[in-house]
Amino acid sequence: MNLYHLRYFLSVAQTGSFSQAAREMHVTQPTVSSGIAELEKTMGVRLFNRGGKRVALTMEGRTLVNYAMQIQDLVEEVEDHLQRRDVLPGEGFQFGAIDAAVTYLLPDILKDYRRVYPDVSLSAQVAPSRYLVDDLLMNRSEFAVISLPYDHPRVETVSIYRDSMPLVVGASHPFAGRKSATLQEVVQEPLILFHTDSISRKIVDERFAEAGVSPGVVMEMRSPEAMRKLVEVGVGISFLPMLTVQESLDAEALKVVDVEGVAFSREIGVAWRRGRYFSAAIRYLIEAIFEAYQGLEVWHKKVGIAK
Amino acid sequence: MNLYHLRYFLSVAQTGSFSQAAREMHVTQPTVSSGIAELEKTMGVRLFNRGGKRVALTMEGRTLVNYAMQIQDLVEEVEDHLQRRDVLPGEGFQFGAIDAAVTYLLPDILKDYRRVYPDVSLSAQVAPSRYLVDDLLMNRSEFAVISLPYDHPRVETVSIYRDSMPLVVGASHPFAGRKSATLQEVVQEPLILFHTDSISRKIVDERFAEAGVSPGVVMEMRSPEAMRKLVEVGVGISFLPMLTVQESLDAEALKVVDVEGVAFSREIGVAWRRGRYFSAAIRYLIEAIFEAYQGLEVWHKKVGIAK
DNA sequence: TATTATTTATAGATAAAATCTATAGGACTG
DNA sequence: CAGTCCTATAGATTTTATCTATAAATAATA
Repeated sequence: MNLYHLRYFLSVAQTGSFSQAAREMHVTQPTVSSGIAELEKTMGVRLFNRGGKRVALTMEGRTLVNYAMQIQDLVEEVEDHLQRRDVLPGEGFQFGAIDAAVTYLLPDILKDYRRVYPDVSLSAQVAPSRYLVDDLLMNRSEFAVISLPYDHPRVETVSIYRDSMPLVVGASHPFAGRKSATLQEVVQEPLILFHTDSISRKIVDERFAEAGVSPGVVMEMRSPEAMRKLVEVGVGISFLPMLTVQESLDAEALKVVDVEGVAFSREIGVAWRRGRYFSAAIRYLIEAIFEAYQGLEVWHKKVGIAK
Repeated sequence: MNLYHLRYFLSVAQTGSFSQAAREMHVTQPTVSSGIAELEKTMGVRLFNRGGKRVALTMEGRTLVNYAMQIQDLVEEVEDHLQRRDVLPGEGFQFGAIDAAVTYLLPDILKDYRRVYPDVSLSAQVAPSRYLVDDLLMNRSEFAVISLPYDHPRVETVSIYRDSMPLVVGASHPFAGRKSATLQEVVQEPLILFHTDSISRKIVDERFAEAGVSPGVVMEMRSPEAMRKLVEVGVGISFLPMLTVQESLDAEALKVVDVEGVAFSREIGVAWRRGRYFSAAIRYLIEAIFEAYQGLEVWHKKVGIAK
């Protein structure tokens, strides 16, 4: 059954004439005839009584009119809907974000977003970067805000924020009063580091490897918040993202100590599956992130500026 | 847009795979690919993000799923509906009937009919036969119960009832005590006859013409009920259908007088536009009429026995 | 890391359908 | 009874849908 045939049918029902319907639909009369004939065949009923000056709907025809109009309406509605890029109430999408991003970078942006797209329900998946990338590859998330660099042939990334990762110590730690320490001094201390599968850990490990020293790791974990607490109470010292420790620094529960000759930092960026398509509502959120921090131009270059 | 394409689309959305959907729909995978591509082109949006092991709906895709399912449901519903010959609530049809039929022949049948098809709303058009036939020719009525004979190349009729049309006189009329009267006597009396456009009148006129006499008409009208009243009060005498006067005879307000050598009667029958199609709900009513009176076999022969 | 299997896309051929032109055959109108 | 308007049908043509074969990309596996 072709949707055009339903259109012809409704037109015949309304005008009471095959010929007139044909003129209205801008096709020839035999087209309408065969369209109706085909409908009658597939439905197994007569839809019109022919013969008079005007054809007349049968009861079955009247039933079909009822349904055909509803179907027609739905088709028009969905076309309109999709053309206008409206969002169905209850419709939404999922994206991924690392803890630091969802806690410190995104709240204001998400708040604004809900004003623009109040009907879009957002689902943020919070996990370490590599799990978020899995979601991207499986098409389970539309995009993700992760730690960079992340090298994968089917994932593209654009940096939005450079976050320093200073050495932090508890307020009562011997280093607390000092301006700086050497790497050799640091590796003597009990270090609390991210798990080896994290990007931040990889960055730290690389710096240590470059310097030819190996750290005395006492604890590995995934939660920067937990690590911050442990450093505060003096279990060890750590390299933690500035975003995570800013409040503790303000409260003087932690102290930053420079490490001579070495700067630790990690970048945070937006990642997505290479070549994927972005719905308008999703693209809007991504671009809001780039606008709030940086990377809009790079993003445009990578996905094309076309809205 | 083809309805099959919507089917393919829903299957892909559900299985998350073009290939699997193709297997489910019993078509090849390129068929599904091009079907989706065509949908995406006409809608102007991407419906799936391809690439992973599974394809994933875009937001627009999810919107379309929503509508496509509704459309699908409606299509299935109407097919089911029509195949089962169900009747939509509020749906109905119109038929015609002469006064005598709707008053005396049809009430019980219509009552039964409402038990079988409670959702079908019936609209009975009551008028003289020739107007009812106009409705038939214009496809405004499905069928009509009219006076016979009615000769028209595009109308078929089957008799259901032979109604005698005796000479009736008021209880105080000179003829009232007599068993019979001659035609010569009758034409001397003031006659109240149907209008010349009625079939009953034609029958009466034919009998008079055959006998070579012409009646003394004092009044012509269309309503047998009014004529009955006029005869009762003695304005004149008349030939009236037995159906109409039975009650007055029982009440002895009227008397029947035989006319020597002549029998007046008219037939009542079902008429319909030649070659027309009858919906199940309509056919049922017509056949109930034939069963209650007569003519079922003739009807079957004329329209075919196929249910 | 290379190999194998599976996925979607594409090109070209084939089959199916929708549509058109021309015309026949009814049915209404004057 | 002719003229006009209607729907149905036959056959040609165009469009669309589908299929086969294959390429390109990706995921899983050795």
